[in-house]
Amino acid sequence: MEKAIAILKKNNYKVTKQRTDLIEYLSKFTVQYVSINDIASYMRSLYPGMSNNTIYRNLKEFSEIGLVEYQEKDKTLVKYQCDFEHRHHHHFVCKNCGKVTELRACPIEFFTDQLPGYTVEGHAIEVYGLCADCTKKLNSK
Amino acid sequence: MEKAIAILKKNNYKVTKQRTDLIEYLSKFTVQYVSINDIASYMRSLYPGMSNNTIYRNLKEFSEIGLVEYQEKDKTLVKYQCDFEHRHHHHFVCKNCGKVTELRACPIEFFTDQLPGYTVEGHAIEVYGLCADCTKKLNSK
DNA sequence: ACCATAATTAGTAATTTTTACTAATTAGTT
DNA sequence: AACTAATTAGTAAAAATTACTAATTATGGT
Repeated sequence: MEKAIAILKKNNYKVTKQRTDLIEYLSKFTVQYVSINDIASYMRSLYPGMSNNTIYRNLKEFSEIGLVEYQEKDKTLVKYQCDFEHRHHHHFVCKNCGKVTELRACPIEFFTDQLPGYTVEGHAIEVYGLCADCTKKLNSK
Repeated sequence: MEKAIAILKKNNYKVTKQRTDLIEYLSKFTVQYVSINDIASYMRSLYPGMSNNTIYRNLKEFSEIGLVEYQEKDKTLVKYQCDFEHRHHHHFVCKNCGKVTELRACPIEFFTDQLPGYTVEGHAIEVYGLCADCTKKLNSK
């Protein structure tokens, strides 16, 4: 939490009550995505008149400074960034329970080798299916 | 084109005028994405009262049978499937000119090795940046 | 501690994107 | 040619996102 605040400051964002509470709520979701809708509901339970503007803008800004990330396949879902050090990695998302498993390392060189002269600015990788628990459960039926 | 029609039939979809014209239009976009909006405009120039229903449903069905694919990062963009044989591959998308470059092969084993017991059902990979042409152009300025 | 000010937010609305539903039409089959 | 199930048009609503302005607030300097 203090770390997140520090990141806000480092990026010249003001530390408002709204942002603090938003971060606190988001920090529960390191292993699973929340919908922007749920976020809005929760935030409006604290700040009844909170505008979409505020919610969308903050999520967007948070994602830019690495506090938050959007799910690749469904941009209405968001999760807290597991590690602020920006160690680059990707995710496996379980379609059944929604659990997120971090994947180690990243095979981007696999692709950049095929792109001579190109400027590779970024990439999106997401693997999905059933986690080990759900695989076991669903197979034993 | 005949190939696409064959795929429609194989999947028990009826071959309607609307679908034929939609496929014909989409087939221009093998190397670049079109927005669903542009598709709708074009289709409505042929069928003035064509409903969203028809457009969205057909695109969704086409993507299910592999005629079409959505852009990972922006689901309002769509392109014609380059190869119907379903040879699995991924894309590089140029942010400047929109050109799509096919990437050979796929490093999914890189990840599945890290996921023992998991059921990996699919994955999304997209690399973006500037293509060689745009890199050259923008650097020479 | 106060002030100035630039950033942030609330409040309101509009726009964009997507989905829903039903009656009418149509492609494919017998 | 008739039957039937799929498809479409037409209409509407829901969901998601963006826009704009005035009011409020956090922060840095005095």
